[in-house]
Amino acid sequence: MAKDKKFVEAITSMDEDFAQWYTDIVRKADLADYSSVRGCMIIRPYGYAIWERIQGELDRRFKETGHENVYMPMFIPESLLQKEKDHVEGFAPEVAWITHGGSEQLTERLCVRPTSETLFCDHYKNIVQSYRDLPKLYNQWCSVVRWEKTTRPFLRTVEFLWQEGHTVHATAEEAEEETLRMLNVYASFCEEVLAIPVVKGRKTEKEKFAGAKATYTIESLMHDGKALQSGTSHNFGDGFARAFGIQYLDKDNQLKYAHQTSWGVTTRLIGALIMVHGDDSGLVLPPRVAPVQLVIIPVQQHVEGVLEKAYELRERLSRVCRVKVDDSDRMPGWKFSEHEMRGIPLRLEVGPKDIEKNQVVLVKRENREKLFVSMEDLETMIPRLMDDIQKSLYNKALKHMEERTFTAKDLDELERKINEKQGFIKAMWCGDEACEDKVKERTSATARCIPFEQEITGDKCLCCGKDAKHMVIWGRAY
RNA sequence: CGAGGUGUAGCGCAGUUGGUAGCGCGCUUGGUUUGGGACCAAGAUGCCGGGGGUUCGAGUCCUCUCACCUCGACCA
Repeated sequence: MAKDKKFVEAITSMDEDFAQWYTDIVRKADLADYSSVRGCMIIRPYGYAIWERIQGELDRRFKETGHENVYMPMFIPESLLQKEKDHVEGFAPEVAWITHGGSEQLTERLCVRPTSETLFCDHYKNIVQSYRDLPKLYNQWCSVVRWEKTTRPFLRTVEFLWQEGHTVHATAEEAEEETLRMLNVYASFCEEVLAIPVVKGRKTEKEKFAGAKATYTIESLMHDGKALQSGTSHNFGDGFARAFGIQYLDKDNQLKYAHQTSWGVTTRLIGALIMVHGDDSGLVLPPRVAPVQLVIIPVQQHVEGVLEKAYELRERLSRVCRVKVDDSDRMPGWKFSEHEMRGIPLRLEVGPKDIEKNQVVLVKRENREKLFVSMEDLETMIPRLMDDIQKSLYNKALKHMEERTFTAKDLDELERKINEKQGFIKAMWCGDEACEDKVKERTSATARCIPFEQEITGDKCLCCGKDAKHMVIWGRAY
């Protein structure tokens, strides 16, 4: 990480205390603040701007793959929530209940949605009659509530923002295709926009979503070697359709159950951005997700012509990037630190000396590399630099993930390696949940996923020694 | 839900044996400054988390309570 001398002591070093480092960034980069509601945070303008970037990029990809946005109620009648047995069992412990409307007790309790499968199903039941009605490809942007006991800004809060896609299809094949298509949308979004490499795979039975036939996941690795589930896509088969009676008349005049999927990502992705790219000076944002890509810092801004030049550059460069001028009356050094904490990819310094030489100073956030660039070259230079930074951040993260991916042939080795250095551990598994439990008990690592790209590292289960069925990535997770 | 910790100015903290509240940062005003968190001067800011007690007197002692943080068990 940044060996450069630390200019400001506002953020705890990540080697000293990773959790504190994380919290410091959340607050110093103005992403979020604590609220007066337990476990709920206030997403501040800068944090919300990042979410809007994420929303914009994802929403475009959803539309490109044929999805439409809708909005469902925030409340679910208790009877509706209970229709699918596994689903309600999975969520019951963490739902918030509304018992009163005004001063009157409700005849039926309402739950504040922890997820909206049941609402979508209830609606699909009404609008799906014929194979001609299928598929239905809906998505909604909303917040959901899960009464979590332990919370952390962005990573786990009682209320959080997300999108949930819910689709209905005629056949099992189409549903499976959709499930994987959306997982791939998430994966390419994470890699291309957030510059976060991911491992794609399937969740084990134990880890899959309550009520799903199969859950697919993208897992990413944080700087401290802990895993973060960054997005999931579920294939429900016809389980919900049977519970809710979603049937359609097919071409062959047979009444058939529909097949469904759901998929979601949350504001947790902002936590991932912090923990994958951040350093001891603060947040580091990949240009494609940064609300501000270039900040112009006038130096000696009281000198005639300096501010004017800064505004002129803003005008010119706003055509090639998202740009801001910091013309507050802070010291330049203060501004440097401030915008580094906020992770702005590129800084442009312009002062009397530069104007005289018809140049500016560009400084890359990721490594503080300094470039002296002629005024004329900025329009061509800046977009190129953005691309370079984007790639460089991805490559750094990928290298880190590779360096922190180990293999283990048995439980002892897994335990030893994970205690030595946290990361992804590849190990063979027989498929038995008892072995999965034992791994967790011994090492507190869980099965992150069964990667699509299976790399056979042995033929025996790491735990029981019986014949192995899958290679699993294990890790301690957020 | 278990274990630990913290609540005093916007933030971080100090506050002795119980005697009526202080420091740093930030904030305001004026001036000098400006290429890595400038300096000087003058200011403003407190239901000491909340309730109840002990006491002539409580930030301080007792008691109850609430909130938040961190780490574990459960989860995106």
